[in-house]
Amino acid sequence: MSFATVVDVLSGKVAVGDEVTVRGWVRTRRDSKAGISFINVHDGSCFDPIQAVVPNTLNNYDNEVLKLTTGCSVAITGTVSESAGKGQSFELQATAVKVFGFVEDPDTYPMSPKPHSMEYLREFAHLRARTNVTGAVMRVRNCLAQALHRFFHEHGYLWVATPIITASDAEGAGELFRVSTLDLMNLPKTDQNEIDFSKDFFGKESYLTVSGQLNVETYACALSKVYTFGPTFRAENSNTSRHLAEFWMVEPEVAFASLDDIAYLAEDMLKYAIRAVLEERADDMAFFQQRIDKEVINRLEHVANNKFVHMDYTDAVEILQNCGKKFEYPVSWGTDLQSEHERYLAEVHVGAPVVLKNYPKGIKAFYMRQNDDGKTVAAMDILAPGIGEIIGGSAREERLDVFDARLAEMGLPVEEYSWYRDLRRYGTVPHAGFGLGFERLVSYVTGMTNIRDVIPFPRAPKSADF
RNA sequence: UCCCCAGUAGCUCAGUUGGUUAGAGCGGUGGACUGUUAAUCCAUGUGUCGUAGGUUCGAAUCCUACCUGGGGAGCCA
Repeated sequence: MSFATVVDVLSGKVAVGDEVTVRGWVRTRRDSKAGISFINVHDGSCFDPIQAVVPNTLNNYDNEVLKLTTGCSVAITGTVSESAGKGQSFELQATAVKVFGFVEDPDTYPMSPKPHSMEYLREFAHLRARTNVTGAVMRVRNCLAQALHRFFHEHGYLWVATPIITASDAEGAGELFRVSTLDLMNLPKTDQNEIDFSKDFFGKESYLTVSGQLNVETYACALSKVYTFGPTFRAENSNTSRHLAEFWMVEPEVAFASLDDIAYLAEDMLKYAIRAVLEERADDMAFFQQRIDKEVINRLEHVANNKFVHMDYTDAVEILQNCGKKFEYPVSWGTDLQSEHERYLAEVHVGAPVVLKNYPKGIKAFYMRQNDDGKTVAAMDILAPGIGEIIGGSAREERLDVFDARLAEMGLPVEEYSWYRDLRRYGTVPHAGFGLGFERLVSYVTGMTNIRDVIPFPRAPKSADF
């Protein structure tokens, strides 16, 4: 007797007639007066549960098998057979059922086999993993993460672990979470009656990172092709379906690369990851297509098989101004595009992800490379229909004189950027990179509309349970 | 943080000219039937009506504040 996963049996990896033991959790039980019970067991290895056919001749049939309810954990031993019923290719003719744990009171078990709202499931983040929707999301999420690592590995990129804790508040990408071991009830003070951070753990103020970019640039300017893939923290009071306080970000950074180089890199990367999901997680995607978003597979296939549309910010402004649609906010060159504008471009004008490039420098970050026109910077956003900005990137300003002038122009303290400036002082090279919001990608690929449902334990304002 | 909406049984929801004992479906439980598939049929229990105040003879229903959730906006990935 050997152990097998549900996917091993359903995919035909185990020969008909072989005896195996499958372990997992009961999804449903149906009893037949023909003297058998049907028990569907899932173990996370694939979307479908396996059906075990349990005869009433088992010695624990009456006192245990008939008491199995949704959520009970079991090991079922049986011979693999081709199914006599519809709905599955193979099933298990049970010869033994071992119960690891019953659900102590089925009436209070929050996960019934009937549909629940996503809001309700979120209140049970520890148990929603057993639902088919969360299981499917997590398998697709894993598939995407593995595919992204594989993509970079195959293209000669090194995965660099940038720090989670940073003492630099100069990253300029939003509100920071403070990291401190000081006693909040008894803060050490300086002579000026200010908090004495020299007494803190790191001897200075420190925070959770809002981006690994600045750090990973140092490794790009040495190892040429690198990327980060890790958690990122933003203390913004953002209450939307596409923001998290703790999320994962993929940030490739490429020496000697131009803006167009990384725009095509982003396109290749997204197509690679999407194809991986379509090939490897067809079972889960069929579920999303059926229950979550009727268009999701068509949309992904379209993205995987068509070139991304590239568009200059300046041209986008012109398109929006001449499209005849009335927007709540007017479009004018030099201001950031509103959500309604981005949505129009991605959803109506293009109908697919669109790469917007070369934004006015006034609305972009200090490190972005100035274009020769003196008005724009080499920045790009990739906007996905339904999600909005999924990727933001840029060529980095590698010319020290231009960089310093930009810092001065924005009133930023040059001393805060000493190590970053060193990259420009010692053997500077043109380089570029972007950040992909990983959960936004998972949302887009699965069709799940709320980002809190594509991460195991979402952290958001007023929400850090589990 | 701003605007709009919602909060009633374990779940999904119905329930306003303010008026007795607040309803349905599903789930659970008991039974019938069945190689069943989110099975079907019969029976059955369930409520601080989000919280705290207020108006009123009387509030799930009207008013105020707060909490939580949803949609949208801003910030961004």
